[in-house]
Amino acid sequence: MNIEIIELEDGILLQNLQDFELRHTFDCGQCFRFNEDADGSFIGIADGRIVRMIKQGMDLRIKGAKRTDADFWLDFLDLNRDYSRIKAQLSDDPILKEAIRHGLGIRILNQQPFETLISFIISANKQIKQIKRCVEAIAEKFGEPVSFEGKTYYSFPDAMQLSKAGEAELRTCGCGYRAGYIAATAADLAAGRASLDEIMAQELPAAAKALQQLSGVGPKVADCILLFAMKKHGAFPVDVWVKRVLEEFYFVEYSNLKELRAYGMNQFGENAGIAQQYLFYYAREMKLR
DNA sequence: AAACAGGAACCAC
DNA sequence: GTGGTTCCTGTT
Repeated sequence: MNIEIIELEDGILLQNLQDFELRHTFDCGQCFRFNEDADGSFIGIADGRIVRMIKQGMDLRIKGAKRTDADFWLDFLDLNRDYSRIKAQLSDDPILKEAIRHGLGIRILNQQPFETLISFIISANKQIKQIKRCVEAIAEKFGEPVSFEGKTYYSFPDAMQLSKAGEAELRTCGCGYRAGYIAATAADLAAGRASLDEIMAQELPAAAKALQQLSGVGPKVADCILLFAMKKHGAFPVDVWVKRVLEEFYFVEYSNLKELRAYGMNQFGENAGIAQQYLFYYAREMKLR
């Protein structure tokens, strides 16, 4: 879509963005470290880079970003992909067409695999607000400080840094019974017994299987990592909201999670994960029960 | 007949 | 949501 990149005194400006809204993108359950301020801008940190994003019409101002970081942010926000085409394809489905109308500015982020892995292990049996609090606590305790706008923020630790944390210390971050899973998984990665780079290089089915070898990672969490950090858009995470939409609008009768996952992947194909995000956002807007 | 992989059900965390 | 255990079944 021909994005222009302009260097500003305090950041960069990305011009002429189609199919992109901050609120849609950061409020659809994929990301836990970007938060909206009173003025509608979003402040957050990814890969140790702290920024404030301000949407101005079709442009996005990223305060705090360097010119050399432009490619990183374009990729992080998945702005190089043509969502108009994807949305047009998905809109053959009337229910999806309606869902897309509600979350038309959603982008599937390309987040850091390790941070995404740990964040979604934490997500089991937790609300988004609680997950955010826990992730923040881990960053403060084990990450590196970064100052911005006169305040201090913290990067999310890498596997090596987090492997130095004990289960007990993780519990003080609010991880609860997930602390043991996180400690074990961080240790495996730090010791090289598993590699997220290698997993990411595999095809979706094999990558999903490999992720599930890690402690605390089952089918749902694996799908989230594949979709939100590994560009595997065919993954279809089934959580309670997606379950509700499928039952409410697709008349899927009582079925287990595995069947719902297969239904989604079959129904929506290679972009099932993107469809999942529109449906998730829609279900929450409709306050489905 | 005994051993075993793999899946469903159940419940603690 | 995942992990561990139990129980059950198809298979060798």
